[in-house]
Amino acid sequence: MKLSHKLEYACRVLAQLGRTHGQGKLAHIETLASAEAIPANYLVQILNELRNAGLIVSKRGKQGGYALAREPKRITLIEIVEAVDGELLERNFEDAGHSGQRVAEIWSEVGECFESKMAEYHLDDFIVRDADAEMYYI
Amino acid sequence: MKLSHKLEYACRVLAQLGRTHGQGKLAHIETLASAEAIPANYLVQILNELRNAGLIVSKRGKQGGYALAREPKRITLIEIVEAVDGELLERNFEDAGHSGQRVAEIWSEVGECFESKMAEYHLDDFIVRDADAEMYYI
DNA sequence: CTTAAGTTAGGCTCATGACTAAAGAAGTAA
DNA sequence: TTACTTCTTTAGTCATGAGCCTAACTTAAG
Repeated sequence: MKLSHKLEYACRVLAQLGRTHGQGKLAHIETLASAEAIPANYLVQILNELRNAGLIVSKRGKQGGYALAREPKRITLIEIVEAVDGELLERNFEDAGHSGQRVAEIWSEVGECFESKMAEYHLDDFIVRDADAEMYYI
Repeated sequence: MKLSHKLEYACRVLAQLGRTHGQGKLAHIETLASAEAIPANYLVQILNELRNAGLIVSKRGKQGGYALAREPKRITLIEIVEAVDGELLERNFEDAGHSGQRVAEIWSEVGECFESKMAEYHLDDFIVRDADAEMYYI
């Protein structure tokens, strides 16, 4: 039940990408890694998963880099979680034993509540905007 | 982010204990293990943690066994989770990188929401009462 | 064609979860 | 006291995954 570093890193790097979204710029892995204090070698894998999930886009070669695939408003927290950690509250409870079914039902309710809460948050909420920068784009 | 078997087992065994609560009976490990389809050797550890958390009481020797320490109404889901899995949504996020603080804040909010939801459920909700049995005690 | 990027695959180490096993302690009854 | 029953405690195994690293490969710009 603990949140993984991977998830934390994903949130941070997406927040970072969100800051410059709309400027047509692409961010490099090294830049992102140092800005958010994430091991670059690990970040590679995370960015891969985020791309496979359709949250970010990438371009190779010189002038390559990463950018958000959509506006930060359009990316929910639950999408981020599912992109890097698979199912949210994995309710893999067996329907075994005398109370198995009932227990599974209750946890299912809890999971749904959790999911709907996550769906309320968007990447927008994570973005730290510097006081001076990019006000034109807001 | 997945729920552990240990947590599932804990819910089930507590539900089972809840069924006979108030009758002054003590349940044996073997009985509980077979009723809820839990490996007995593993259940031993779980019952230990539940006892250390003050959710159940135990008695050794002949006529020994386990029972709830309180009424099922008085045991919240969050207590169960904390007893076997430590902190609920472990928010061990570092305040590192450009967006670290903001990300940690948001997840803190999510965690609090989750906790309050858990506090709404009680062991009562988990108990499966057979149609014929123990109606006098309800 | 050279260089700067991203892409992919693999491997390593450590921590944890799930479970098994067994010796030890405490209560009960003969 | 002795034996038996039941919980108690601790140790150990095995598989899995997180986190991180290395290296070879592919694409694109100039």
